[in-house]
Amino acid sequence: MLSKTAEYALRATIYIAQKGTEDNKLGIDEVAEGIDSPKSFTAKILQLLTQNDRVVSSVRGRNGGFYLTDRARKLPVRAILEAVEEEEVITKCVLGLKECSETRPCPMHLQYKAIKKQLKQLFEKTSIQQLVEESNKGNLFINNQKAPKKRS
Amino acid sequence: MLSKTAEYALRATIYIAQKGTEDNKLGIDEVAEGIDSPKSFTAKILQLLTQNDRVVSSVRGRNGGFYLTDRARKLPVRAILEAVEEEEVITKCVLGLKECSETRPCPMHLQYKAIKKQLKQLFEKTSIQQLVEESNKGNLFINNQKAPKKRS
DNA sequence: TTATAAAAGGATAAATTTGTCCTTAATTAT
DNA sequence: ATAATTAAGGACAAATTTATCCTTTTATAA
Repeated sequence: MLSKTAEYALRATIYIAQKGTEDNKLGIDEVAEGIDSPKSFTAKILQLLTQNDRVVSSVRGRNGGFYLTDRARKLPVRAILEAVEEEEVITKCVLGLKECSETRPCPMHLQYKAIKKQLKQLFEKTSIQQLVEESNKGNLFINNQKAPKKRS
Repeated sequence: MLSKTAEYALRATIYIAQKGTEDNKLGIDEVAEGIDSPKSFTAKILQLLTQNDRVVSSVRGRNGGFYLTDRARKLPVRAILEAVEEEEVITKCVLGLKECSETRPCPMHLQYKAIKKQLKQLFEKTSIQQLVEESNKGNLFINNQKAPKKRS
């Protein structure tokens, strides 16, 4: 469905939104641990998300790290996918045809259309903040460990 | 969404189902042309589909080629995905978590659940035959060319 | 003002997916 | 039988994605 890049981008952003604020920034080590992802690769992906503070904000140096502004928290999940250029899922033809469209549909176009629409809505109508809120009230997980990893 | 492998598998199977019968088998050249796919790679993928006549049937030698039996035509689209081991889309977590489940949901689990269910239904309730029928009545396409390619 | 801590960035490597080519095996027309 | 035709299969190559490592830049604490 999504590439590893997109998966890590989503997980990292949600994690940072959950635990990070402007005066409690998260380091890349904590983020990668928190979401069970390869550290350096995640750092690379965060670079995409932090360009022009697009989705994630960051500062270097001591006490630096990653966090989300209030503006960013209101962004739709789609903004994360945009940042990593992974919007294909909600734009492409299921069969991979370049020319597939309403006027030139593939054999699955009609059936798939409805699903694509819902996917689109999921990504556009859901804000990062909403996911964080849900995580806060429910008992939701964003990594593969049963219990939070111990700090060493 | 789907890998190239899965896309070609779907296109090829639908194309063969449309144009091929036991006594009018299609050669790999025609299939690849018909669906705009790389020939050798498509041949490889068809090998997966023809194992034990799983989805596509084939015979070698003169007048050989690919076709679908009546039994195969009744198979759900999912059978094609199974043959190329591409069922992840309808089983995996959107965020790529190994442990994501009803009892241990990720932050998008609830919203995504409904979509996954529909995708699953699309692949399970739609038979290859149905897609062929639709293609026959409507003006549907399975390649990128406006008009069918000329035979040389 | 210097040392330290952090992200940014570049180069490279590993793994996977996608794609090609050539040989082999099977079928059938001649 | 033999030659021609076709899919099957194996080895390899190219491209892309995923991942790592090292250096540079930036910020701040001491």
